[in-house]
Amino acid sequence: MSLPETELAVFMERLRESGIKLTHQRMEIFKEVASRMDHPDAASVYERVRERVPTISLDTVYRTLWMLKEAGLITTLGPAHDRLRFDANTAPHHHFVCTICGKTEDFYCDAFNSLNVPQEVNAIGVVERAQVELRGLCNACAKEETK
Amino acid sequence: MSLPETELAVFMERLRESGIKLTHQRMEIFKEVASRMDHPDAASVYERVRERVPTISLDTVYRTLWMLKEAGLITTLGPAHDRLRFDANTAPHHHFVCTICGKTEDFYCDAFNSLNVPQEVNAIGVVERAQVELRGLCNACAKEETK
DNA sequence: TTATTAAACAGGAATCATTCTTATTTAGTA
DNA sequence: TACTAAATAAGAATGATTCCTGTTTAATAA
Ligand SMILES: [Mn+2]
Ligand SMILES: [Mn+2]
Ligand SMILES: [Zn+2]
Ligand SMILES: [Zn+2]
Repeated sequence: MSLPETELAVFMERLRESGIKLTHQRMEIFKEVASRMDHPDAASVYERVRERVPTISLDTVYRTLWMLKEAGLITTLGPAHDRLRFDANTAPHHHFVCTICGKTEDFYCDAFNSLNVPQEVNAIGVVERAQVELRGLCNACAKEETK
Repeated sequence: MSLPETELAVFMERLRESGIKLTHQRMEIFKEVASRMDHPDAASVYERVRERVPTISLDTVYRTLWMLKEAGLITTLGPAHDRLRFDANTAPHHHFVCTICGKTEDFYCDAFNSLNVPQEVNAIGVVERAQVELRGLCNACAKEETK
């Protein structure tokens, strides 16, 4: 609900140092997404912000959310970006996901196959499967980067 | 590339025991997705299968992939469901994802924050972040289930 | 083998999330 | 207060996925 003063200050400072304009819309969108712990989608952020800024457009919400991600102030869930992807590997395994190109590679690790989940999680639901997702730069994208 | 005889047998048996018809299309789609380790999207499966079954439709590919998921023969990547979702929680944390309703909840676990990734992964790329993703049934959906 | 029929299919239309285009507005600066 | 590049709103476009409908087919039994 309430947003710590410091978070807002960090947001404003981050924009200033990047030469990005601090608009009314951006302020409201950041306050909305930063105050929610339920991993909202863009439409949900849009609906809520609209109560305070009735003329805001969905496009502005998307643009702002991507900008916030670029600035490292928020992240996206999942292998990010575009389409549904399928996996026929039924053996226990884990994934490395490239944050640039989205390439997703399997890897195997016995230690990761037998993680024991904290008590805390029982209050949420029943775990059926545990997977580790590593995010980073794949070698191909790292090579691109150095130019 | 090549698909072990047993995988195909399991596939055929799984369909039979569920009373699902074993069609030419389903056979080819399963063989395609099961032979690939690159987590293809539906369009990619479609393109490849089309070389062997020129009249196949994209709709059939989608229907079949969902059916295979239902049968437990494949999985989907990410928190599944449809839309992009955003997360403004910048503290190190992990996720529980409900496989029914898609609800995604944060949880915290020091042990998970300091996983050490296997050597193997260095051959793929540079890891920037590691997150554990637990999949299962949330309490609300579990209650629905029992009826 | 042939007939029967519910299930599955192909093709095209529809939907829906996301992105693009463009004319208008505004934050930052002087 | 005036200037200007950046940001916005609105609506059109795109693209992935799903739905609709008439046709085909796998499975079963005569
Ligand atoms: Mn995999
Ligand atoms: Mn989270
Ligand atoms: Zn990459
Ligand atoms: Zn649920």
